[in-house]
Amino acid sequence: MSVSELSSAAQDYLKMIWSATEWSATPITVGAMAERMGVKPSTVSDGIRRLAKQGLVTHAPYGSIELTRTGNDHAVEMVRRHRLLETFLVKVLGYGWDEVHDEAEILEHAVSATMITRIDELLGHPVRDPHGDPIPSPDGQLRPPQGVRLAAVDPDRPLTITRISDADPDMLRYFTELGLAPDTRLTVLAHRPYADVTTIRLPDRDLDIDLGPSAAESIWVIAS
Amino acid sequence: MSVSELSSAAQDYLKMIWSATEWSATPITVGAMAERMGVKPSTVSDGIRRLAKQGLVTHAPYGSIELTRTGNDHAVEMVRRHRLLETFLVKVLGYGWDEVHDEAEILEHAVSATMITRIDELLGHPVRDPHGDPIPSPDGQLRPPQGVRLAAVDPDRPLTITRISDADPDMLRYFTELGLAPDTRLTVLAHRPYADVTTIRLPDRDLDIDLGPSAAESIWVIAS
DNA sequence: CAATTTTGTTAGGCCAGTCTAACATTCATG
DNA sequence: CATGAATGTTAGACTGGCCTAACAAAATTG
Ligand SMILES: [Mn+2]
Ligand SMILES: [Mn+2]
Ligand SMILES: [Mn+2]
Ligand SMILES: [Mn+2]
Repeated sequence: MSVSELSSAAQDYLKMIWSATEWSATPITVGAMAERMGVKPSTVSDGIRRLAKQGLVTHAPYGSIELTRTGNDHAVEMVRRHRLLETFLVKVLGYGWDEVHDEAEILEHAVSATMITRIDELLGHPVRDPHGDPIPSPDGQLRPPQGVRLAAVDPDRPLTITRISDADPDMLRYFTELGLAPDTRLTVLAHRPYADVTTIRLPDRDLDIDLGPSAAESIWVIAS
Repeated sequence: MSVSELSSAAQDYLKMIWSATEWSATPITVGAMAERMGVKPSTVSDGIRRLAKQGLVTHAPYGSIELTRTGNDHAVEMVRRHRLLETFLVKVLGYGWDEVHDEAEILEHAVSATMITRIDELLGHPVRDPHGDPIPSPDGQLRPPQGVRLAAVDPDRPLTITRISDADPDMLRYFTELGLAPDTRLTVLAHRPYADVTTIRLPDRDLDIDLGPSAAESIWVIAS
C-alpha cells in the first residue's frame, strides 16, 4: 500500500506523530493532536484506532502512540512532500516563508509521486526547507536534525541558526523584520531568567535584540 | 460561499456539467456523468440532488440538469484552475501534454486562490491550455471557443488546429508522434465515409496521414 | 401504440470522519 | 494514598459519498 492511498486525515495523523519526536523527545498525546488539527479529542482517539487497525500505529487504550515500521515510512514520505512543497512555493512561486505552511498542508495530500520527483529535480534536490528543516531523501534517509533551542545555549559563543519553527506565521514575519532566518549568525549576550528575555547580537548587522521566551524556544542554533 | 468550500465531488460535478456544453450543444446526462467519473448512476443522481439543494443546479427528477448562476461561476472557476494547472505542469514541471489531465484533476481541488494567481503570473497570463482549450480569466470571462471538428470540414482548405480533446492520453501520444498539436496547419484531402477514414495533409512536413473517426472527432480546426 | 429496453430515482446499507455527552482511566496534589 | 482534575475512550448521532437492488419513467421500436 502506498502513502497516496491513505486518507488525508490518516496522512496528517502519521505526519504529526512523527513530527512530535523530531525536535523534542516528548511523545505526542491525543489532546495535543486534537488541538493541532483543530478537532475534538474523541475524533483523534477514533482516528488512532483506525490507524492501529490498519497496522500503521500501535496503541492500547490510554497507552502511548507509536508508529510501526510502515507507519513511519509513510510519515517520512509525507514530511518529504510537505517540505519539498514549501521549498517549491518559496523558490518557484515567490511565496514568503510565512505563507507556505498552510498551502503545503493541503497540497501534500494531492500531489502525485511523479510531481514530487519533478519538483525535487527542478529545485536541485534541496536538503533543507525554508525553515531549515531537513528534507528526507526519496528512500526516507534523513540527516539527523542539528541544533539546540536558542533558549538553552551558553552566552558569548558564535552560533548559526539551523532552523526556525514554522508553527506561527506572525512570528516568522517578525523574524523576517529582524533579519533572523536559517544560516543567520548570532551570539547570545545573556539570558535574563526572571525577565524571561534572551538578548542576542547579530554581528553581521551590528544589532542587539531582546527575544521573549516563545521566540527563544522557536529558534534552533548550532556552534559556528 | 467560495468554490473552495465545495467538496471535490461537487466541484467535479459542476465542472463536468459546464464542460458538456462547451464544445457541443448536447446537455449532460446522469449516465454520462457517472461513466466519466467512474461511479454508478445512483451516486450521480444523489449528488445532483445535493447540488440542487445547495442552489448550484436546477433539476427535476428525470428532467435536464442546468447550472444556476452561482453554479456556473463555480464551474468556470474550476475550469480556470484545471487549465492553468495543466499549463503549469507542462511549462514549469516539464510534463508531457498527455500526462497533465489526471494530475490537474486532483490538484484543482487542493490549490488556493493565491496559488492560482501566482501560477497565472508566472506563466504570463496564458489564454490557452496545452490542448488548446481557452483559460477563463479571473472574473470568468472566456473567449468563445473557436473551431469545428475535423470530421466536419470541407476538403482542400487550409486549416489550423485550435484544440485537441485531452480525453484520451494514448491518442495524445499518437498525435505527438504525428506532429499534431494546437496551431499545427493542415488540409483535409478527403473524407472516405464508408471506410471511416479522413486523410489529411501536413504541408509543413510534407506528409499525408489517414485518421480514424475517433481521431477526426478529437481535433478541432479553424480556417487559416 | 404496446411492449421492451434504456435511463434515472429511490431505498437501504456501509464507511470515514466529525460532533456531543457520558463514562473510564490516569495523574497530580493535598 | 485518596480524591479531584485532567485526559482519553466509548456511545450514539449526523453527513457526504459511495454501493446494490428494486422500482419508475422515458425512449425506442416492432
Ligand atoms: Mn496536511
Ligand atoms: Mn517547514
Ligand atoms: Mn477533479
Ligand atoms: Mn486540457
